[in-house]
Amino acid sequence: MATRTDAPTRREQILKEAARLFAERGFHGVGVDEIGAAVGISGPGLYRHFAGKDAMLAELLVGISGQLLTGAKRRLAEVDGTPAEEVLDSLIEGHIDFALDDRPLITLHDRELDRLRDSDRKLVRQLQRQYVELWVSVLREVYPGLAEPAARSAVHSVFGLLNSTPHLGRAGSLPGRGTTAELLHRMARGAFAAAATE
Amino acid sequence: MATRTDAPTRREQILKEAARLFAERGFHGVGVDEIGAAVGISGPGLYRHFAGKDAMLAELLVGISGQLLTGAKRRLAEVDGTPAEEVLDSLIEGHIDFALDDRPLITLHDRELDRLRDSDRKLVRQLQRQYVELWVSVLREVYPGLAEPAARSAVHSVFGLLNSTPHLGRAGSLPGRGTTAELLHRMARGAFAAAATE
DNA sequence: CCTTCAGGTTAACGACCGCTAACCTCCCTG
DNA sequence: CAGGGAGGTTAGCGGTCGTTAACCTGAAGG
Repeated sequence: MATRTDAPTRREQILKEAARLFAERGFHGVGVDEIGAAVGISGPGLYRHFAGKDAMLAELLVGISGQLLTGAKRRLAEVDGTPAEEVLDSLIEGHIDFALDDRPLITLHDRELDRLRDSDRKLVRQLQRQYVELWVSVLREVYPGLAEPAARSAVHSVFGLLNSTPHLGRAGSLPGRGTTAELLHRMARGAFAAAATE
Repeated sequence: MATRTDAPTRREQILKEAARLFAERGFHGVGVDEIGAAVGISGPGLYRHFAGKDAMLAELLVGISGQLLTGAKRRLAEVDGTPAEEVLDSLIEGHIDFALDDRPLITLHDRELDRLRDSDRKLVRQLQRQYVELWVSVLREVYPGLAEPAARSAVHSVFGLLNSTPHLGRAGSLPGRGTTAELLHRMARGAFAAAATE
């Protein structure tokens, strides 16, 4: 799979802008006219690309959950055989990359889930659950003494920690992406270690 | 100040239900008729108690920020003179209590801020900033080596961790409030300690 | 050169929503 | 026992929003 140098398709433009707007003002707070204007076309023109506003949100959320899950699975396969600690580090690193690179998406991910149709919501929930369970099993390899309910809670809490990136000062005030990523990584590891300390 | 045993006023009922509904479906996703129905009156009856839907959200968000800040200040005064580590523990405990007892409010707190009028939003932001700075100064007493920008990032991230309670299984699946509180507390301390480890 | 079709446009419809107006009904109080 | 305000009610207005309908246009293809 080559890194894409193509110009983004119109669909992709729309999804990107819609994600940004949804994250900024909430799903119900954004009108289709605004989404259209953000990509240079006007309101109803969007319906040549999507069945409706709901469909855009659904595609975004399913995409996010799927991307997180398949990314994690890929990492798991890549580091197969290495110590569990390194696997956990790889998972953390992947999640941080996502949280830092796609802040609007990370925001949507745990905010607008309830606006989906039942079937889409079930799908997203299932993907999210698989992602969590994957973390839980790796975590319990690293800390065998950690009970499963506690491990699950710990994973959710660390997601909360890592997903806090949108709250870390807008753009310029951050101490640089690499520094922030390292800080988050250390804190996640520290939180997990503390969770495992009876 | 006696613990209140009075029946809640109508205003308080409304605010509580509005908070729950806003947290569930977002500010724009809830109609005034639903809020009214949730307290047994119908739609426009709310306007005897609030100037409008916006006013409810504003009162909720200002209330949350104020409550967090004054609670933290009170705790700081109570444990005055004790080691900084204990002060930090007290802050963490207070935040956890709030996050576990008022999950809808904690959700609103960092989700619907942008729906406020400019003046209200500025007020809430100011209260939030004071709260953060209070944590930052205590944290830097405990870990003098921690630079201020890193400390601020660490505080925001730990808020993300502690505010993850709404994502920890609905009601029955949790291992009990006390256990969860202890787990969160340990993880927060672990995350801070790791943040301070160069 | 004519056709077709992808990808736009504007107009407009129907539903919904926040809010106001007008009215009603207790209950407290002088 | 009058009366007045607190706290409801329903009807309805004005605006917004998602969506559809009808139409246009430029470029590709036989």
